Amino acid sequence: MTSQDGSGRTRTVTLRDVAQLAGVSVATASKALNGRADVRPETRRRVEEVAGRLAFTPNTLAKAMLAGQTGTVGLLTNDLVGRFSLPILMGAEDASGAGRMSVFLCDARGDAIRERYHLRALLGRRVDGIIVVGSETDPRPSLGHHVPVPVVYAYAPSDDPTDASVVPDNVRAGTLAVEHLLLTGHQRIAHISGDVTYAAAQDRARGADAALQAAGLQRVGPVRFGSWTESWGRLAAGVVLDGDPVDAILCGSDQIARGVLDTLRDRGVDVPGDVAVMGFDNWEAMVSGSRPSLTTVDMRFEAMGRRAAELLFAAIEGRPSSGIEAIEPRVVVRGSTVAGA
Amino acid sequence: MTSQDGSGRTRTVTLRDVAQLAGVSVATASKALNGRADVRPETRRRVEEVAGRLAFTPNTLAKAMLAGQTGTVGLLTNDLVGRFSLPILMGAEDASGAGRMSVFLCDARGDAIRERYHLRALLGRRVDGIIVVGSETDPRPSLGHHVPVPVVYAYAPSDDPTDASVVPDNVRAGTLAVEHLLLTGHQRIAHISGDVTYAAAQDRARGADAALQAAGLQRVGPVRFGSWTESWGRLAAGVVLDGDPVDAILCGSDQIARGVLDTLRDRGVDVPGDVAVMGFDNWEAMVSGSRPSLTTVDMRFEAMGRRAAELLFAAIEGRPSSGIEAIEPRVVVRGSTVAGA
DNA sequence: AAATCCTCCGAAACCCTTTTCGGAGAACGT
DNA sequence: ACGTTCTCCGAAAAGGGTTTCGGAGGATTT
Repeated sequence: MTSQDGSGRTRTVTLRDVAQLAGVSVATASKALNGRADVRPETRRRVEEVAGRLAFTPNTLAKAMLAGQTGTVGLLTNDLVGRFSLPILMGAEDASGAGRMSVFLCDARGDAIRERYHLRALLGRRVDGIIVVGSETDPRPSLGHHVPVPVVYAYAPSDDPTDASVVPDNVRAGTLAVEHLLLTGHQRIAHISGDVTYAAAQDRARGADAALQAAGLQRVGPVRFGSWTESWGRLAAGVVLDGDPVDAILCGSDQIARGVLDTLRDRGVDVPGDVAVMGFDNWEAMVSGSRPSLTTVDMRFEAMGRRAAELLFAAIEGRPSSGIEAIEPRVVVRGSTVAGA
Repeated sequence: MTSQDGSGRTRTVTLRDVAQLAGVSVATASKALNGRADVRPETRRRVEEVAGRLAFTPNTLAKAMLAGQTGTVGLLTNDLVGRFSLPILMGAEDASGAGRMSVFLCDARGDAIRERYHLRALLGRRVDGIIVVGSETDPRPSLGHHVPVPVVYAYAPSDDPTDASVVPDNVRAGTLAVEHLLLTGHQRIAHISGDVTYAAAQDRARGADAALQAAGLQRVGPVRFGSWTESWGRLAAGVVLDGDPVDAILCGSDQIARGVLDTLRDRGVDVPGDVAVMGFDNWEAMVSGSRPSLTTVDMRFEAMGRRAAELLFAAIEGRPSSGIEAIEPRVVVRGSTVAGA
């Protein structure tokens, strides 16, 4: 990749260096290394040998300028700390890695100014496409249609329906949760959720109620909105236990469920014997450490990231899509709904 | 950024387009937009107007080819799921964002083959430097000195002492933890830790023992190594309580501490009245949800990432460094060591 | 021996921007 | 009226690779 010159400084090895040392022109060297025809086998071997010896690494930038494609995508996230962005990012990186794509990561921290700044930087670097990751499931403002490359929104959908978005299906998740509770023999179900202003909280509750209704049942008590914390779970669980009897508590998140489990334990309520408990998110650190381990609904963030990347690549190749695509969640059964699981 | 041509396809706007429309040469257009002298104010305004109207975004790649600097750095991580990489990444992105740097993110998933592949991709894209983030604090193999750009290792140091590494100071963290426990009036301290094969576990224990010795005290019982899980914390806490009396339990991680708190609660032991508890990592979800909230040692990962980026930028500018630099941790006091805190 | 074909290689253009250098024209001094 | 000094602008090269096209030379055919 580099070689020493007289001054002791290192300089990058270019195709010209390889060609010169192999005694051929740059054109021939290029053809030899790229496996094109019209090169005598013996010449090709010599060029390859020299390239290997100098550790020649072709300058992708130069190639990109010719091709008009850089083989890079931008990942514009708004919540690097959250546990949503990361799996999405992994999925995207995953799908990208397969075909020689590299990922530019930018964190706008929820600031529109910073987002615009990063957008300009990405466009200046001529990314082939952009994935925008939101921090909530509520719709977010579109980047607009003046962006010269395809854009796919993940987690938070764009407010422009002609954009392509990939989101978790929170309604379906609520339905799946209740269906699992019904299947495991629970009928008197209470619901403790998080911040009432979050679309995720509303959607999950809607899906849950729909499933109850379909079974001819009704939720026990109101949906108890609060915050996405353990302490809210502990508090609200006390309220629920003091009300009408229940045999299951559906919780808006794994964190809330942890708190609920704590209170049930304090009160000597057996889980899942007396009351079953479910969460959402399948947050490893939360579900595996609890007593008992927590049944939950996995929103499949990595699958979401992968899907977003797939849609982006398709759009880059001229097959754009639009509208909101929801990822099917899945129930992960553990000990808080099925004894011994 | 793009304009329509007859066929309906969009094409990227180049400086040539701007120049043509403004009725000047590309050279003049470049000078006008970059604020160079030798351009009549009126001409400059005209060029700027056209550039704005066409949403011209200069091609950073072309600029980079001239300058020999791309303004990009590679972030080669091995643990995207872990909670170490992410804050480090944020810190690095933070420090980078200040100066117009962009970050290439690659996840090698701990696989040497994938790491080499990503390294080639980064070098092909002519990054100005690379930060390598490990998943454990144990030393990792150096990328070697044939890499033509500066490299800084974060979290996991390089096994080559001439490389530059930034790591958490686990020994110091152990010392700080014990000093805090001593200061808050605890003298009979047991230690429950994680996987015995981790350098982090060993270092923290060493630092803790050193602080005890300095105070003329001794640890109560052996260091109880196990795994970095809540369940191990619950189990080991029982063992500790059944042994010699203690007034504090130092835990190798916040997760272990959560488990310990559970067992203490089950047994009716008051925290921090009867026994104080401390963890390591300051993992938000763990420390804030527990009862009581958990005093812990923050390893300051974001600061580590920032520092790594600073060292990298210094090296890029010709001021390289070498050796291992440790980040000073800090104690975060909460209710598990000081009542009501 | 001349014409034809095939094989292999090199010159040059291209991508987009920056920078240097020189030139055209105007304003100025004498 | 002529030389000198500015001011402003454009031509050209550079950066590293790919691709097209044409040319040189050898082998084959007539």
